[in-house]
Formats: sequence, structure tokens, C-alpha cells
Amino acid sequence: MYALIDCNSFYASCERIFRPDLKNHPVVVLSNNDGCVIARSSEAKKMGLIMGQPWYQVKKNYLDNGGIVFSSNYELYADISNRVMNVLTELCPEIDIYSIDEAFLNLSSYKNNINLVQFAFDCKNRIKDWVGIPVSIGIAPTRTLAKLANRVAKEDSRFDGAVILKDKKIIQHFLKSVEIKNIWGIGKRMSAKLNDLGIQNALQLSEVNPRTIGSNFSVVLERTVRELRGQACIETNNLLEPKKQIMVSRSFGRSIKSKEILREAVSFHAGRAAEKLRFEGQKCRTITVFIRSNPFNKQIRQIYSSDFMEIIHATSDSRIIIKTANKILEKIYREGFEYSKAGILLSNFTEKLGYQMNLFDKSFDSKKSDDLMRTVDYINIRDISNIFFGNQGYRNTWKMKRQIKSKRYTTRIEEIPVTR
DNA sequence: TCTGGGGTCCTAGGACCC
DNA sequence: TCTGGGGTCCTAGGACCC
Repeated sequence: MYALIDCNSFYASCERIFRPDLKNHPVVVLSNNDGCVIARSSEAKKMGLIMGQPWYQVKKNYLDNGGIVFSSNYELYADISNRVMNVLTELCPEIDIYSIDEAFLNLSSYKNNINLVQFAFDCKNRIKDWVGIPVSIGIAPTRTLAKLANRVAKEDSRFDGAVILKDKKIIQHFLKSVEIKNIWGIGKRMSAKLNDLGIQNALQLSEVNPRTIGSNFSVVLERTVRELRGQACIETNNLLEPKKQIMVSRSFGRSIKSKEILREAVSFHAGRAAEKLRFEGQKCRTITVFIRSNPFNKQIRQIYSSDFMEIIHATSDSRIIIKTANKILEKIYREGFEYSKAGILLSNFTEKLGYQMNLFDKSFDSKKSDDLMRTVDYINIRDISNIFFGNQGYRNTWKMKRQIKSKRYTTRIEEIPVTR
């Protein structure tokens, strides 16, 4: 059996922990640049706000009706997430952290010596009491079914936030009420295709022979079908495992034409990406840079331009990554367009130990580079000072909007909550 | 005026090999 | 008219996830 624990309206709930006055008020959290609504408290959902909706479309009406809004505060959310995961790890060490706000627990080692109902409410209450975050829990024989159970636990208040699917007959009865598009792993495209074939609900899909699905669609869908039938076969990639790529990209506060300002943004993102890479203990060999116009603006000429370069030595040196990113920018920049976003992707990682030395290029001293970067990181992480590289720029012309951010209550001493 | 950011896995098809 | 048969590796792009 698997349990899926998923935090309710996670970002909005984080904002409420240190603001008890917001209890029972509609709360939403916006994406970067204060662009879209990405988290809504149940009160905000009731007001009709949709996930991913552009903020400017709903702003006036929402605020006029007493809604509360925050820019995203990832430092806070990451810290609260860690607390939640720590509580869960204590309850069940076989944890598989799937995203910032959800985790699977593998309960198989408990055999049958566990009261699932009791366990579910223990989880729920402990996270609420110790961290202050409300969660929903779904328990079922496979991850896909646990996902579905969790969904019902969230949506139907009669279940008090926990749904356990165990009995085969009950599962089948339940699957009948589930639309195809709500199954984990089936998106827009697949559900449209399946609907065309007359498959409307999860029970119907589970009744198709998995092999037939496998040869006519893909192994991905085949696994989903097997999971619906109760055969566990989907592993998730644990967040604790090393990453395979690192991306840093941002929309600009306003559109940009000049190559010089674009260069600052690309350098800035490249520096951030290099930092993340070092934090992962990895080195990369491939660097990709892209710049693009605003695809929503139909008035302007559209452009998406990108390219990549391979470097000889796997590296995590900010100087090399920034320099390479700028070389790529030179290649992909086209005059006369309005750019609204730039980004960098690092890939082709080699773990720190045991990367390929180059026989012909002895000029690069990787120990010196590692030492320098370690020193830079040391200074920046501890807020002793803030070291950055010249071409990362000091102008703020391209930086994003984030006007209504809450305090970093748990990670900055100067922003700690105060009572009077 | 104003529409996020960061990931993973799978597959088809090209390049190349014997 | 008629032009082998397997393989492997890599990459771009699709689909999906939160």
C-alpha cells in the first residue's frame, strides 16, 4: 500500500502560518513577476479564481471583495516543505518526496500490522499541529490509485481529508466515477484520444488489456492501466536524487530590445545556474541559452531563439559558464525584436569525482577554480557580503516584479515574526 | 500595460557500425 | 524489374507533472 500526502493550497497555507488573522480569508499566491495565480485557499477557489489565471484579469474584483494576495516567497515555502517532510520521514522512513508539497509513503513494510485509518489521521494531525499546514491523504495499493484517493479526500469534505481504497469492489465502483483526464499521467492529448475511442471513465480504461494499450499507445499509458488494476509499477524520481539538468529563466518586468541589457540578464541567470550546480555537487558540459518574445502579445513579431555549446572540461565555474552563455547570446541575438524572457539550461553532468581530463589543454587549473568558487559561495551564503561578476549588471531594468512578498519568517533573523 | 518556472521520461529518426 | 539485416548511440521534440 502507498500513501500520498499532499498539502492543501500549499503556498497559501504557508502564508497563513504566521498570519493567523488571515484564517478564513481568501488568500492567493502569484507566480514570479506577479503574473498568474498559482495557489488559492479554499475561500479563493470559491470566489471562482482559476489555477494559472492571469492576475491582472481578476485583480480588481478579487481585491474589492476582500481577497488577500502575496507574491511568491520560495525561501519560506522551501523551509516549510522541509519541516513537513521531516515529520513524514519520522512516521515512515520509506518516503519518496515527489514535489515541494507532496510525498508518497511506501507502507508495505508494515504488512498488515497497521491501522490505516489511524495512520492517516496521525499524519494529518501531526503535520497540522507541529508545522501548521493542512494536508490530505490518499491510501491505495498503487501510486496512481493513491493519487485518485487523495483527490477525493481534498474535494469531498465528508471524508475529512483522508480516503483509503483497499477493497477491489470499492475501487472498481470508485473508478467508474473518475473522468479519464483526472488520472495521474493522462493529460489533455491522451484524454482526448481516449475519449474518441469511447473510453470516458477510469473503470473503462482499467478494463482494456494493458498489452493492447502498450502496443497502440505507449509503455507510459500501459503502466497507468496496470496501476488502475492494482498492479504497482510506477516508480517516481525522488527529489533527493541528483538532478540531470538545471534551468534558470525569468520573464522580464518589461520587454527589452537592447543586447546589452539582455547580456546582463543572461549573465545573471548563468551565475545563478552555476551556483545551483555547485550546490548539487555537479559539473556540466553543455550550456543552452534561449531568448524569446512574449507569445501572448499578438501585436509584435514573434521570436524564439536558442543554441547550445559544449565545453571541454566539465565545469561549475561561474566565470566559464557566464562567458560561454554570452558567446551563445552573441550567436542567437537578432536585432529589432522585443524580448520578454531569457533563460539558461545546464546539462550533460559529470559528477565531481572522476570526470574526464583533457590531454591537450593543461592551461586550466580546476583546483584553483574550485577553491575560488567555494570562497565566493561561502561569502554569499553567509551574507558576509554579496559577490557577483561584473557583467551580471547592477541595473534593475529587467528584473521581475514582486511587489507583495511576505517576510522570510523562518530563514532570516531580521524578518522573524514579532509579537507586541 | 499586465499571462511562471522547473523538471522527468519516452520515442522516432538520423548517423554510424559491421 | 531487381538493391540485406542487424545493431547502438544520440538528440530533438512530445507529453506530462507540480
